[in-house]
Amino acid sequence: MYMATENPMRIPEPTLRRLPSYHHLLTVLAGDGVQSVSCSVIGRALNLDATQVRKDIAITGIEGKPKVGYDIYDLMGSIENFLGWNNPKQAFLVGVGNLGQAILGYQQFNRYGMDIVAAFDGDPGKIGKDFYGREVLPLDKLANLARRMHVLIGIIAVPKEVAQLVADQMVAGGIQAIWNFAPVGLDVAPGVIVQNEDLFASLAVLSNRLATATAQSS
Amino acid sequence: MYMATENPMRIPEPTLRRLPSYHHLLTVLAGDGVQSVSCSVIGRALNLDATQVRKDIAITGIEGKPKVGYDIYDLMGSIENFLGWNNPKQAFLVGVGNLGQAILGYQQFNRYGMDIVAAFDGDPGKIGKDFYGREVLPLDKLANLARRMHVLIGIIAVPKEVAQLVADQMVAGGIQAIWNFAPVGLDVAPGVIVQNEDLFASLAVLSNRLATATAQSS
DNA sequence: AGTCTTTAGAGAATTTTATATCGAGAAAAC
DNA sequence: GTTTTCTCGATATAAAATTCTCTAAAGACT
Repeated sequence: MYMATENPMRIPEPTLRRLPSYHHLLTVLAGDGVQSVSCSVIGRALNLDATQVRKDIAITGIEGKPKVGYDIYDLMGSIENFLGWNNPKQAFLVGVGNLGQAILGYQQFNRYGMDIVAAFDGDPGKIGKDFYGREVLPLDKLANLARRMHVLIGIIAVPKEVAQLVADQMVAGGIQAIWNFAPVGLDVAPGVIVQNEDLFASLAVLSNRLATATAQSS
Repeated sequence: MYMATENPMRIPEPTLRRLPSYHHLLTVLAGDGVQSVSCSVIGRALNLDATQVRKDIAITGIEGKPKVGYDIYDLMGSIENFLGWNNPKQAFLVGVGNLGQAILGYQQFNRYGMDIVAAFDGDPGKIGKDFYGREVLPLDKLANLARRMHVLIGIIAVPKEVAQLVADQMVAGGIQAIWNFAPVGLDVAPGVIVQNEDLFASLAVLSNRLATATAQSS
């Protein structure tokens, strides 16, 4: 088996997206007192092919036992370890409007690999206020702070009009990955990773699935 | 050419996710006074292969002219038409916390195929209040109203503890597609479409991209 | 007019991702 | 103790998505 931690092999994105859902299912099962779990069980619960589940799990480097499956805690640990949930990366969030607050309060992201260590906003009225334990700082302090604290992840939750401005600040501060919730494309220096959380894209998929489903039933 | 509107052909999901970004780019270009646009230009702007852009666009049914490309307004219209942005589907939103409010105010979804016609919440303190022009209704009216109004889309923006409950109400009301922002899997009747907006999955992808990028540069 | 460059469009080739098959091992049933 | 059943893990096949290649058409340039 190929140990995931010691090589730079490319992980299929679909696999990366599925792993958290496995983990989530496992926490539920573990809460029910389940001790071990098989790929077939996971597949059935999540409507996935068992072979696919097995391949995804194999990537995390764990070995299972025939007839039994995987020890549920070992498997959870393996996924956590593989996804880097053990040592969260620091992140800055910009924009504490509704969306920003939702992200801050969404769940303990720090248990899922990311620690939002500071929040920023351009609105003077919000500076100094406290949201979910983070004091809001003025945007113009972002670049300096990011550089001093070696923060690598920036989350953009501002209106699209100012998103590029915020992105520029982030890049100036040495941030290497931007999680962009604003519905605009960002122009950043080469090497900086931008991941767009595009609701319109999701909506397009949903609409299409609904349309084809209703078309078939009529 | 295969006219998209008159057949139930399966559209690749990646294509569906890319089309909105093309449209967005086109609005920007149109604002700059651009008259026609080629796949190469789009590809360069969005970091995509030109051939891929061309194939995506071809699915919407438009024809371009060699050397020129596509008329920018025709192309926008073609995408809008293909994605059904011309006749939005009605939707109910449940949960007007931070996330729900963010969705309500996110942008005019009704220009992108979905019209959020009502908002619901289980919290009596929120009932009757107005958010972005929608009065909040009590959750127990959802099923009846959905059935009466033939609403087919439900948006879940509640804490994960109550998400299943809300989903049940939606299914009871005849809703056929659920856009789930709660970080839980939902158990619904067969035939009901569930689209999970899984932030942890996105985060896993982002983390991995960052990790492999930093690993390579070190 | 003739040449050159750019581009759409169609199809082939490649890559990626998903599914199916098979053998071996481990527990449970008999 | 033997058989049955279930599951992992590896390999093979299939499907999906992306990229490449080629041709013809449209404009630009000489």
